[in-house]
Amino acid sequence: MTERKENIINQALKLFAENGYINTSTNKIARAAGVSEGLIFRHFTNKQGLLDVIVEVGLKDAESFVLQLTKIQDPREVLSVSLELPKYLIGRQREFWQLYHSLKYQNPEFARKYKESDLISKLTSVIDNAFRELRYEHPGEEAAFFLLIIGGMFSLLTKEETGNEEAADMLRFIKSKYRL
Amino acid sequence: MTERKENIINQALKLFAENGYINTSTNKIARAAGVSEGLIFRHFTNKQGLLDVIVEVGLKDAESFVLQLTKIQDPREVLSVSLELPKYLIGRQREFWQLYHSLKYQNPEFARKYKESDLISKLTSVIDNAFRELRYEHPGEEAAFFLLIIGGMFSLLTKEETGNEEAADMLRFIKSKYRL
DNA sequence: GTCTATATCAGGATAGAC
DNA sequence: GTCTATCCTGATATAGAC
Repeated sequence: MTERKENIINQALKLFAENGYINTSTNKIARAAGVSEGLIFRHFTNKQGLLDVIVEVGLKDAESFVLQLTKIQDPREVLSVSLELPKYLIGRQREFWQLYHSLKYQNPEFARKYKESDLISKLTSVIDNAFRELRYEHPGEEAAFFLLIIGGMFSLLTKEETGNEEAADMLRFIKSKYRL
Repeated sequence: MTERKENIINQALKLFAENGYINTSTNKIARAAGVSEGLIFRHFTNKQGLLDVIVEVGLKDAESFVLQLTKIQDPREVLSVSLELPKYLIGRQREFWQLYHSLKYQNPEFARKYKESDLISKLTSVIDNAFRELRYEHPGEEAAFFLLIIGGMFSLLTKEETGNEEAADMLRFIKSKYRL
């Protein structure tokens, strides 16, 4: 991967996240990356191709996190770490996750295209297992509820501003609720 | 409000929700509404003006729901009805709420413009009060958490497909968790 | 209130040279 | 791999007639 190519990806991600995918012209991207517009098309075929690369790279992070999760033995620890997922991911790539969620809301096809569901179902089963080991009465439902909470944490954190502190408080509160 | 004007609003809402605001041209709207393109601009000045009207109308529904909420005495009932808010609103205007959330994610300014925060803070205080009356130890944090849950229900319901049934199960589960 | 026609403009994409 | 120049399309918005 040449430096210029990488530059295009980084600048595009930044602009897509700030202003939205559609609102960001290839022209703007080229200027931000200090590169000619044509080069974008050489490397990525079209604007969509550029987005595809960005998303694939970004999702790898989440995949590796979930993979780590499967290696944890203690069920309490599994739940506790799961709750940290939004904070962890957004801490590393806030821009990407903002972009990701906005696109997902906009276009239902989107999540399917990048096989997000595989990731979710793996995460769900790990959490389900944890509740099962902890002898919760309705582990399946608990897991679904837990995922809803994780999703909520994501929203909280994505909404910058006061979101960060608010989320930290929330995290503490949830952990105490579950005795983690 | 003339019939044609109303038609423009309805068709625009439908198309905006389906394909996104930016992806929907005034041309498409005009054709869908069986109306000339110029008429849109006569009535709404520009495309943004059309969106403004749609959002203002749509939000009134949520406002009136929250207003009803303030009139309920029994705190358990307050919580229970609050949880129904997503289902109620989306049941009445699924398209609108899909549009609303996608725009909100896309553009942080968006929610501010239409004073969504007023609505949220009113809802929060009602819920906070309920937990206070129920003698919960940390009513403020409980209320914030409860709002996170409500937000999660919204996401669940917005994602059509199997979302509906899943959400019904979730609702039942949450209510039993809170003994409502 | 409504339509038709059209001006204007910007974005995505391509061609060809280096 | 990279740049410059350029084409083409489609979208917003306006003007003027009815």
